[in-house]
Amino acid sequence: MRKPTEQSAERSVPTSADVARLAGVSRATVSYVLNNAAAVRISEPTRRRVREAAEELGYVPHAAARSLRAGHSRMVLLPTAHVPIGPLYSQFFNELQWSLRRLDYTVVQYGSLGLEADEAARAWAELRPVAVVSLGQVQLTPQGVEILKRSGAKAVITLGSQRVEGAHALVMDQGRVGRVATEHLVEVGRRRIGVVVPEEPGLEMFAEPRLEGARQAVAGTGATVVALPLRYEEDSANELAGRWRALGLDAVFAYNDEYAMLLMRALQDAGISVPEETAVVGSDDLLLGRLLRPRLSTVQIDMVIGRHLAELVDGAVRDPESVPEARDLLASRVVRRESS
Amino acid sequence: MRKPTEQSAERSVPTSADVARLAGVSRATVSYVLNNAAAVRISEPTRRRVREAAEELGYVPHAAARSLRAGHSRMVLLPTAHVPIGPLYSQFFNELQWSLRRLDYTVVQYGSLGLEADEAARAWAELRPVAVVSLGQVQLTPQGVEILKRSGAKAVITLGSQRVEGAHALVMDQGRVGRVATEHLVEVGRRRIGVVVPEEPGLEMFAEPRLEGARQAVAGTGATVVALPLRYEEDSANELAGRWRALGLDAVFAYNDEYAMLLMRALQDAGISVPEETAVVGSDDLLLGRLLRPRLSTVQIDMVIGRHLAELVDGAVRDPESVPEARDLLASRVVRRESS
DNA sequence: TTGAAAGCGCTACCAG
DNA sequence: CTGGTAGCGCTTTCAA
Repeated sequence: MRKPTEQSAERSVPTSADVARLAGVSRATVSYVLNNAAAVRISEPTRRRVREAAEELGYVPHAAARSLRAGHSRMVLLPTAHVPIGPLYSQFFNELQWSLRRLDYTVVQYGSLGLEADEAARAWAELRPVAVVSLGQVQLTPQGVEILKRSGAKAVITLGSQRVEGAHALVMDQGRVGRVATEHLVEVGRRRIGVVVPEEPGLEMFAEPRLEGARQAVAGTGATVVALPLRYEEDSANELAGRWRALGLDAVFAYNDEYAMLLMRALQDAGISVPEETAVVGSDDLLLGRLLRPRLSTVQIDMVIGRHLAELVDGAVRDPESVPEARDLLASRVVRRESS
Repeated sequence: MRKPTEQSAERSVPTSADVARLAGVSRATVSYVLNNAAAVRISEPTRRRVREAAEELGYVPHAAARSLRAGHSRMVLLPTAHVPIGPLYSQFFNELQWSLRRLDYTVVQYGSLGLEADEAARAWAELRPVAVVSLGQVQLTPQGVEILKRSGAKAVITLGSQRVEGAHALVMDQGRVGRVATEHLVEVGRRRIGVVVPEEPGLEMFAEPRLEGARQAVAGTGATVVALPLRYEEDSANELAGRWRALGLDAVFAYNDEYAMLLMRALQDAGISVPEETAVVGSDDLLLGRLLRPRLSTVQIDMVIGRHLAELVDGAVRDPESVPEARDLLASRVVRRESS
């Protein structure tokens, strides 16, 4: 029906005034029609003319102008740095975004790699988001939270394991992952337990609490924990496997399934039998771990449901006081297979 | 130095007028100082007063107001739907974002899962991005491109393998991945070649061109290609392995390393020897693939450098005509290990 | 060297 | 039922 307008030429972008002019009405009327304003009754013919004019011009409202006028936006900002790997996060992320959009928020991820904490907070604040949900990839400081709140953010929610003053903390207790894994190893009779600490940047926020959780798990049991720095490379794993017997370990919680697979292979190549000589436990319950021989024991993590979090965000936006301060969002349990 | 202002209370967000008032100057002066306006000389004492006032109030400029006034933004919008899987994308993404920020763009990922093509384009257009870089997760239509351009986007760049009218296409030739894998299999003497097509949503845009590339590779060689739908689940793989001999295949390009690992295990469990009876090739050159026995052959993909793409985006923004229309951004080559 | 004021696109109040 | 208009926060021209 639309005739191909040959004038893709650099025409300026249409505004509601253009629509009004074309439809022969005022800008106010255009606004009413396009926003389905309930408080005002516009005749059907007028509505049609307005809609047609908007369509004709390819009119799209200007979000900045709108939220400037409104005095608030419905943008939820998710800072990201290192794109988190693994299906766990992917699914969580998708769910969260989808659910927030259903609640009529605009979800925007802000790539913040390489920004310092407060610098980042300021950059986010410029966009005047109504809420910021930090997955813990970019460290937030109390000052950063203050900046965001001062700039109008109703809710600043951190999902990391570290609590930040002023922010709503929805604690994902990573420590728990390390704890249950280690408890399991102690239960099956292991005493000298290694805990892999990845050397890759961006993982400290998970790795440190997991190590700490492992330490808690052995407290009073007589078992001991040894931190094992490891890069996600064959060389690094082989090097570690090479001095394994010197370390005198009989079990290892390998951070996650991927590191576990890497390390397990290196151990086997070094002639160390799994699980007889050394038990191995990963986490995340990846499909690939089930394919190994021996099958990899793992910690299954129930990530918080995205929808649930979306509702929490919405609640916090509507009434910042309404959100419970801390809340554990990670249920973790060991799935014992053959490697432990 | 700053005394802890106890009044975190719901004070309205500070504007440049507040800063001006506190500093005892006009709003204009504030703007000059904070933007380091070169055209105007402001006395050093005044500058200090302004800066201190801004600091004191925790003033952060309002991006919407600014770009409304300026008539343009420096926002680059990256639509995302399914978070891309694998380290390949992660690294690319991070590089791109980092490089664009260095060029003074604000990079924003817009979660678009579940939005229809034109609906999505309209949503993006509301933000008036200066450029849109689509990684092909959300299908763009010519109309969508038109909407974006009309709303002021200087550059609409697609990285998918499908070309979209009106957009700058930076083709990532996924077909090539399938082609080199299949050529390799033909070279080593295989004739009946299966090509895994994942059934998971969001992967069609990679899977289809790869299958097509495989078809091209066998043309005229006497070898044949069979599409093999597969879900990323053990059951699905076992089911496929169960009818493997009936299919009469002597090789398979398994989409990527993860699917390859899954399928290879299922084949081995079904008593089909790799590579003797069936050769297996994946892609992405994951570390985990090297840990298998037999070691997994794979297609190594050199993803375009993020920095390179960032410069292309910048070029397109400055002069939309300057960008070469199509350009191949995927160099792929087979890494032969033991599974083929 | 600084200030006054216009205006970006939009919505909501108030008149007609 | 529709139109005029003020004003959101910011930058920039023009005057002082």
